[in-house]
Amino acid sequence: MPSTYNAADVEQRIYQDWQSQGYFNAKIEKGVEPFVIIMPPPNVTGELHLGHALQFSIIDALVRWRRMTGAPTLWLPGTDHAGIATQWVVERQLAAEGQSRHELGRDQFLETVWEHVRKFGGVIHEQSRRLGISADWERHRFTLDPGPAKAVRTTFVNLYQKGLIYRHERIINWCTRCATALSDLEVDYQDVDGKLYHIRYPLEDDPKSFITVATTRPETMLGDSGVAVHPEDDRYNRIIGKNVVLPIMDRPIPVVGDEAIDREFGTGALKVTPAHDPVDFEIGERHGLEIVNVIGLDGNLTSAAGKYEGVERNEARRKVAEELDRLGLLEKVEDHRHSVGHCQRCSTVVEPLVSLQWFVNLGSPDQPDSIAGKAHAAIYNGGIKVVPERFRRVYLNWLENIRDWCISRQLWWGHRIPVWYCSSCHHMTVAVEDPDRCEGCGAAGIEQDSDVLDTWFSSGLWPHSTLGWPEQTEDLDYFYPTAVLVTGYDILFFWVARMIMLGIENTGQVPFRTVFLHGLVRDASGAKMSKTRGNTLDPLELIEKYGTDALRFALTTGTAPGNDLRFGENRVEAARNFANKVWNASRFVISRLDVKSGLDGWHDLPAVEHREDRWIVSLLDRVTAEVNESLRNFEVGDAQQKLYDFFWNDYCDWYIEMAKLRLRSGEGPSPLPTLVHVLERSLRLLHPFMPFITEEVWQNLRSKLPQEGGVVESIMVAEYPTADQPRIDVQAEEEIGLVMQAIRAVRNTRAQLRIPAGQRLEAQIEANGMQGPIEEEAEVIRALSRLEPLHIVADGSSSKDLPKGVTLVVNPLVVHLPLEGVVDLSAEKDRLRAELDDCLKNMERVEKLVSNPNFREKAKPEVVETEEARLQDLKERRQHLIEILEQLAG
RNA sequence: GGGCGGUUAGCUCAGUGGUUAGAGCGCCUCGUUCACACCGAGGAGGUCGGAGGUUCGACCCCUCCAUCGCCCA
Repeated sequence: MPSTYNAADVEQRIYQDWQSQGYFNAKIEKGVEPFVIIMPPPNVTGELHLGHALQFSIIDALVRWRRMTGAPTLWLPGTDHAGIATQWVVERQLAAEGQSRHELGRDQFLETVWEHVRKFGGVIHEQSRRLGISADWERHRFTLDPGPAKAVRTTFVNLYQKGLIYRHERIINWCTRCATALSDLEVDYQDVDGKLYHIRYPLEDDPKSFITVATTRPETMLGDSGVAVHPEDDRYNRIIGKNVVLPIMDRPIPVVGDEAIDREFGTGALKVTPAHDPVDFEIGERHGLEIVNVIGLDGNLTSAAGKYEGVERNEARRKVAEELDRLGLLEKVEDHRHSVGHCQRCSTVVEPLVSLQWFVNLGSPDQPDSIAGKAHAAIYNGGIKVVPERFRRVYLNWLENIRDWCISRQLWWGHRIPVWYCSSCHHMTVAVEDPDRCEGCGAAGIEQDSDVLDTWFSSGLWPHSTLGWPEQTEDLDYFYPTAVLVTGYDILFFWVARMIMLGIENTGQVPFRTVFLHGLVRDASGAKMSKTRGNTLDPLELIEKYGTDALRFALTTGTAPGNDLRFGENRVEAARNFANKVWNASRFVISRLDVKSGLDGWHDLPAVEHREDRWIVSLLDRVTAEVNESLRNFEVGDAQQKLYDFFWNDYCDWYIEMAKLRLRSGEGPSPLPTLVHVLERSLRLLHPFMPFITEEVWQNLRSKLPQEGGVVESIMVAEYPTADQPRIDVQAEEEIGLVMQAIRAVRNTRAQLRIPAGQRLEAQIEANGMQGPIEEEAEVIRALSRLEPLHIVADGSSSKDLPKGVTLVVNPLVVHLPLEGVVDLSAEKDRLRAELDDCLKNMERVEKLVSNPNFREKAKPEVVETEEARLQDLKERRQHLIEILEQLAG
């Protein structure tokens, strides 16, 4: 084994081996509860970024862990056709060639997209494999595969037949650049600096008087069909019911009273443009106002805008304001910062406009039988658990304000809406299979709706459509509902909520038992990573440089669930160093195994005798129990942190160092079985987080060991360690803890006094009741703190005549280092007095606590016990310090 | 405007009622004896955003305030 772990040498080979052994493929074991995770499908034209890497690392850790516990485990991977994103990529390419999709025509364009997808569609999962993820590639699904496509149509038809899908003219968010409707969620609101225009509308029966309205969008006034004021607003309520004359258009429009009007905002009078503002649309509906579409789908004004027909909407704003000014009707213009909707995809300002779209009636949470009602109840009643819990309320709150879902998109790439319009009888044929004639009149002249469905409509079916629904497949029967959904909190509404709604709708069951929401990966300064910002890190480059295990460990260690992660390369470096530590500790242990004898019992360690062995096994079982507990709670980062600490600080820094002495001397029971036992278990514990290095080392290690504990050919399918009956040895922990403290104290003194590492010091330890353990561990103390000769005495009675020097209190031990001449004795006295002061201060505090009757009565007994023990320790300590000071004085 | 989250060591973050609050990175000192310099040993560094309150006991629970961020309107 080389002295440095080289990830590139092993990863690809091991991954291929796993895959060819079929370890990733889930097998149905009737009667055994499976563990199932459906992969959030990345975009088909996407490339792997750190967000995927984080998510896949978390999922793979959970999946590998459960697989090792013996559960039939399925991680089903998939890919999303990603309507707008994919279409846009191809359109941009066409644009570069001077073409547009309209020139190509629908069929030709779709063929171009498919070509693109065939060429680049597999890239992201080639990249995903580099992460070492154990997904069941044979079950991979694409949203446009025949199965999922059929699920989409079936769902649409069912909902339509139930009357829950309808087509209606409504105000929606329109992106003029993408030329499609957007759902409420696809709009980003950003504050922008704008103007507030105050415009005078003359009264019809008194043209010299007017009412002044305030608006940020003067161009929409061309489509006004009313003015609204608050019914209790004394300034205006006398003119409610009268008409004003709309300037420029010279059209009379009514003044209405509506309680939704904010009297404080602007002038308190609102011009109402039902066609181009969602609030106005609702006001218009309440008062029966006309809908005048003045802005078209292309962003230019329509013929309804009179002489402004054909003018671009921003241009129109300037021109209308100018004209109003000329007419003396523009009272004033003030600066105004306000929130404006932008297309999430392309940042174009969204145009609210009225158009004919398809919607799903979700109902409301108050209606227990509605889609929203059931989705609400699933979380509210705990049928689905949310981790971390705070997102539960976010979800419920969102559902409580839900509106019907606009599902039609004016795109070509996606699931085309399965509705056919008849040119003769105008009947709509809604069917799963393409019809060839009208269902109503039988005419052949039918044409399919040109729109496609919102991508989230198909991904909302993902947990069941990937398993075969609407067919009652074996997979669906066995693996559904799935166990956990792991995804980013940013798509809680987009995706998670939709899966819950449609999952329950289609199957009558929740799609998953638990939702685990992780945070977002940010750059080192906390900014969102994005290509346009240029602050991204490429996971593949990081893998090349540091190895997959290091990247995975870096992404998921020491972060709490649901929290964002600031990520810099130094994190990966630290993780790489840990991998190297694992490598080298293993290298050391393996290098001692050449004899291959004396290893019997390494797997279960039926009889651990030596104190050091009992100590490390005790800590191993503690960490094993904690790691299992953390994983059960989805605290992946926490589990890793604990393993890191145990392996590096306990096993490497102390146990291996202690074991070296016995290995060298050959005295006492051999530490080899324990050394091997702890290493082998640690590898298994670490495997879900660092799959490659643990496999590589484990194979190497197992080949040098007698066969014990069953024969498995990969760590992937070995049993995950548990500690149901932990071999806790409190006494060994205390005794070794004391030895470690003593060693640290001596090392500290040596460093302070600048005593060269090579120089041995004479020392005497007063055992004060710990004589047995100290004598048995004398070699360790001697070697690790470089003491020679080391005298061990029972108590302080023989210490009176020792040469003066440094005395360390490691209660109950007292360590004398006769360093007269090396150490400044008055400084030593100062040090001891300071220590005594500190001790007295502490004693005072603890004494007060322990003597407080309230404390004794109300605190848990074990806490009282701990405090009393502490007090006892402090008292002994004080006693030692006083004696030492007396001796120094004398 | 409503809701959620953060505020802990120089930096990035763990820590959901019980010692004198921890880690990684960074910093300082020392060290290449045969697992590892991607290392070892030692060290410095925090009145846990502020103010009240609950409690025998608060970084942790409650209230208010400040500040930063996110989501929704």
